[in-house]
Amino acid sequence: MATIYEVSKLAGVSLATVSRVMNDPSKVSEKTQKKVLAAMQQLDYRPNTIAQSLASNRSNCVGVLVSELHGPIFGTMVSSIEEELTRAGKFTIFTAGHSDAATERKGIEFLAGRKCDALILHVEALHNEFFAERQNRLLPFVLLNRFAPGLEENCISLNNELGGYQATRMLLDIGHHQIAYISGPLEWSDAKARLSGHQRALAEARIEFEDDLLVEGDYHESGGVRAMQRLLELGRPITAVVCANDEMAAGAMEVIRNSGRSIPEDISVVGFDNVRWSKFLYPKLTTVEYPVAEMSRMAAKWVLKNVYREPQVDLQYVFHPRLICRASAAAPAQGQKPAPAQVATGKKAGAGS
Amino acid sequence: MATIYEVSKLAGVSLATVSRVMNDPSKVSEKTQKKVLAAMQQLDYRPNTIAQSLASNRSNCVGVLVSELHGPIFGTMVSSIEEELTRAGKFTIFTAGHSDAATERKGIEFLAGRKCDALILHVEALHNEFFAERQNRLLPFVLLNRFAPGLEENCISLNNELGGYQATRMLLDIGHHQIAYISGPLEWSDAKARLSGHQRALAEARIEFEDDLLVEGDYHESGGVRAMQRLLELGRPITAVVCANDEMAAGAMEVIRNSGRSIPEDISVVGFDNVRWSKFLYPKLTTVEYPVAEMSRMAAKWVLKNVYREPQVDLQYVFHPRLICRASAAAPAQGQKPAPAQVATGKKAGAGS
DNA sequence: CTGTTAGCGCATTCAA
DNA sequence: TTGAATGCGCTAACAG
Repeated sequence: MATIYEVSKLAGVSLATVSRVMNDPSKVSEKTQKKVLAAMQQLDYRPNTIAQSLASNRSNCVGVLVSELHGPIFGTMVSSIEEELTRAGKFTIFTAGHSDAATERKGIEFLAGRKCDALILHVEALHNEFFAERQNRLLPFVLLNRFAPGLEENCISLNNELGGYQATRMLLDIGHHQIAYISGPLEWSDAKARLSGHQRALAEARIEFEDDLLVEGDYHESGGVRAMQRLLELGRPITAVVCANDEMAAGAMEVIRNSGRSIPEDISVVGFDNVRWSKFLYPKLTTVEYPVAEMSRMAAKWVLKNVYREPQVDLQYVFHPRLICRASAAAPAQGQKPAPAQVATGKKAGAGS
Repeated sequence: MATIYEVSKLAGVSLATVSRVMNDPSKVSEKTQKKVLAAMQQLDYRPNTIAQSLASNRSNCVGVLVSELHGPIFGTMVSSIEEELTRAGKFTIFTAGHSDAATERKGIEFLAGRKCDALILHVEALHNEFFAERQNRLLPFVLLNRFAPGLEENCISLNNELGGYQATRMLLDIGHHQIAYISGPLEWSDAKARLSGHQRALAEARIEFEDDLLVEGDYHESGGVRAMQRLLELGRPITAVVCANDEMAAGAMEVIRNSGRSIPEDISVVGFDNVRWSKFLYPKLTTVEYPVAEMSRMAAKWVLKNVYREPQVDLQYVFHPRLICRASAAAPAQGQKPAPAQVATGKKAGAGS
């Protein structure tokens, strides 16, 4: 590989001049610029980004830590971020945290070691305090999908509580009274928030929340299966179930179908996330949209604005979920309102926002 | 951030010694080693990987280019590779090629510029010649999901032809005669191979391949929808359709259902890839497994063996697909064999391998 | 506008 | 076993 030195020799200029045509061409006369460019071409010169980083102490590179590198949610995160950053001419380095505190720490260190200019972090295990302590010591960072009091300006988050509310509120509106809930792991704040949205909707409708009708799941399909089985074994006249994510909803739907019941005639199902394949389910899943792509792009923009000083970006810190009405939820058989879910809720469900 | 220089001062040794305890501790006496380690701890020292790369001309880092960073196939690639490499203590840098030749080239240059030790490439637009020409000029590379004559040792590929054969062969075995085929973009070799497997199975059964029953799709759900619509408009007594990937199968299934037909009673559907959500479809999709995870891990192992010289790794270059029988395919209504697809084909379909 | 010079943080000779 | 010296390829003052 040709180096900047060889280029300078061939072009008959100094090494600094070559560097200038790459970083600030305005400081070089057109003529020498052409000579240098020609020499670069001829030698098929590519700058060594490693050396650039070392010398400039910037890497034009932002580090991204996500829990996993695959799956509909994380996949969307990763590719949305990359897209936005690439468009701005920045590079991206990804690493996985696997929802484990030690791994997450190591990931952050890895990224810091690679001299990233900024960090976009989707962590699940590390606590808010970890970041509060490091707010000034660590390189610039945004927390994606987290709301940390005191760090509001570093957080891009979703109003999960509202999402939970929207789902249950819609079911109540179309006449359901016996609504079960399959939650995510309740030690996680998003799972907690979605559940309390559900509870708020119930309270508002003066329906008592019953512990029996809540099963804690794990955000996985298998967890949805187990949870739904437990729910059916209860023998209660459940007419609807809201699942804290689509993955578990897929599991729940299968159990419901296998039990001889039909969806939504016997039991309505509502999911959360609106992952890509949720509309491939049968019936198509009614769910609450988690706008991962926009939020991820916003995290990238945060970096563009705060680190690379791009002026014309408007930041939004908190995002709102949105109910997507499809076919898996409808009025209960004995319900008063004959209107299908799609119509009945289109207007009302948004009221909470 | 503390540097190696500060550590050496605090430990009262030379800079070279500190470097040694990191890279080859056996060359340093236990005593000084302890001193250095203590100093590192005290200063919370982390080596600057950028500087390490520049000085050593290795980065312990492998570059990965995939078409997209999201989706069930690429997501699996990305995370399997990262997992395998991380386990071996190597780092991974990802970038996306977006099935575009120019972008793919830029991606490769980016990775090369970051001084990766090796490249794992899933390219779709760049031709075999590109790599043949660069075999010795480029840093070590493996092509994932491609078979390039002359570069066999650099390719990890799937026998796509066999997969296409398996799907159609199974349908023939259970009594189908009118089998439609929705292919991928036929300029791509994997799409071509899957199709010719289908054709081979037909030929073997002495059934003439009819152009009418072939529709070229685009590997997307929407393409599956369009293709299936065209197929139904033909008005032919089709009893089965094989789709060149699960994505299109999802689209096809929806069209079939909307037309008032049922699956598999009226039309059997077979997919290809066995993506995670294919079993969430209703009925669960019978499909051909593309073992992405294993193949991706194998690509990582290729690098471990050929670049990092890990001895005990056995390489496999060509992988075989496998038919996964679920519920979307069964004997046709007027078929002779009453046995369900699961049973009838469990033994026979594998014959081709 | 251009060239000279001095590092960036580390690995790696070569001597000692 | 250790230390001193050199350079990886480039950027960034500082002069000119």
